[in-house]
Amino acid sequence: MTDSPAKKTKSDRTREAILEAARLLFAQKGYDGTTVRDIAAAAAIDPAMVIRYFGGKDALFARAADLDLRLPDLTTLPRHAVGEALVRHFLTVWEGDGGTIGLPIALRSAASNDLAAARLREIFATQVAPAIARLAGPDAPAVAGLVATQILGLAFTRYVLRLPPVVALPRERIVAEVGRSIQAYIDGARP
Amino acid sequence: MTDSPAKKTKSDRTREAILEAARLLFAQKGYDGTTVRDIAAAAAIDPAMVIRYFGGKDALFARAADLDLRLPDLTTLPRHAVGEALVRHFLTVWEGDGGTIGLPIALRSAASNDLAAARLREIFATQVAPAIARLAGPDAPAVAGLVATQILGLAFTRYVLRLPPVVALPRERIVAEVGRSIQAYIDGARP
DNA sequence: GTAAAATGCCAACACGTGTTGACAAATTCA
DNA sequence: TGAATTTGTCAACACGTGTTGGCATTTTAC
Repeated sequence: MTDSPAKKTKSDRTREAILEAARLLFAQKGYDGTTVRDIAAAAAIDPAMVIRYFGGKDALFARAADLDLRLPDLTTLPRHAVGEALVRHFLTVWEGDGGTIGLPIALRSAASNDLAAARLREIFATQVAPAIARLAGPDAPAVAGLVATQILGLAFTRYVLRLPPVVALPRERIVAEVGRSIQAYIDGARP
Repeated sequence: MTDSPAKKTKSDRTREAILEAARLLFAQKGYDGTTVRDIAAAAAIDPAMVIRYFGGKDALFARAADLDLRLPDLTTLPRHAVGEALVRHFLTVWEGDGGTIGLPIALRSAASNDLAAARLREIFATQVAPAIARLAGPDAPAVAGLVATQILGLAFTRYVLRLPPVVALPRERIVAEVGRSIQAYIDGARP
């Protein structure tokens, strides 16, 4: 049913509409702040359809927040450029409207919803930690944690809290300065 | 009524009990996740009392989240030690159970509640930004923003998201590594 | 001791939530 | 065309929310 990209039945179209509306609203208002009725209204259909197509709000969120950070293979880069590359990558993913807007979704919701928090931890464990592990040696978990500290902090202040001076920061400056911090965390593991 | 510390009328005692329970629950569950009934139960009184004593949930939150970061005067420290001092200060404030548990409250709530977000931005503007401004010159807002990026990210991953490797990080290592990053942000403004 | 004020509990309200079932409209298939 | 299946709408349920007013109980003051 889901793996026939050529045929677009009517139901698939509204299913996509629901998912898209859900992603947008979850990202804007968080899990608890988003109601099924809001999603239905944004998708221009009945609230009942949201439940019928996805089984419930929880299941819909799980589907909407099933995000892929698309982390590049860090070992192919020159070691001294990993920090900046990481920051540049995340800024691109977050700011690209076409791609996945997933991280802000999870970030916003994780603060007050245990399900979302668990999902974010899982994303970190399965995507960020392994990528760092390849170049940080035995101390990788701590390094990955420090990196997460800075990356999530940037995402939070810029996209969730929308702290004015952070929003105003030009992209290249963020890449340079935050990149240097992350580089320091990574280098610290292999002095 | 409020400025007679000697006399502790019965009502003042329960008023304090409500406020204390509210602070704890807001910090644990966020604004939206905390119900008036929960607070009342924790304070061992009736939900109606919460409204009667504080006028409503919003007003109670405003009172509970009225936090003071107690930032030290950064100009009295040797310039190269400001980064570590800042991190050490925040860790002490956050981990000290006796003091204000305010920042995690605001952090958790700010993600999904506009009122809490505005309050956090205000705290940043009135407390963090001026402290940085004294030693960062004309570029102070950007520097303060970068610092906030790292500090709030640390608070978020360690106390809200509870990312295991960050929770496991020993205090002194956080002071050293995160302190170095913050120091770099501050030094970057005055090369 | 008695009147008055405070402190507190109970039941209920109006509302918004996720979710469900019955029924109409549209689409598909023969 | 006619029957069957899908797609959608409507109304309603059961529940949890913040909030309110009325009444019992305790404390205070004379």
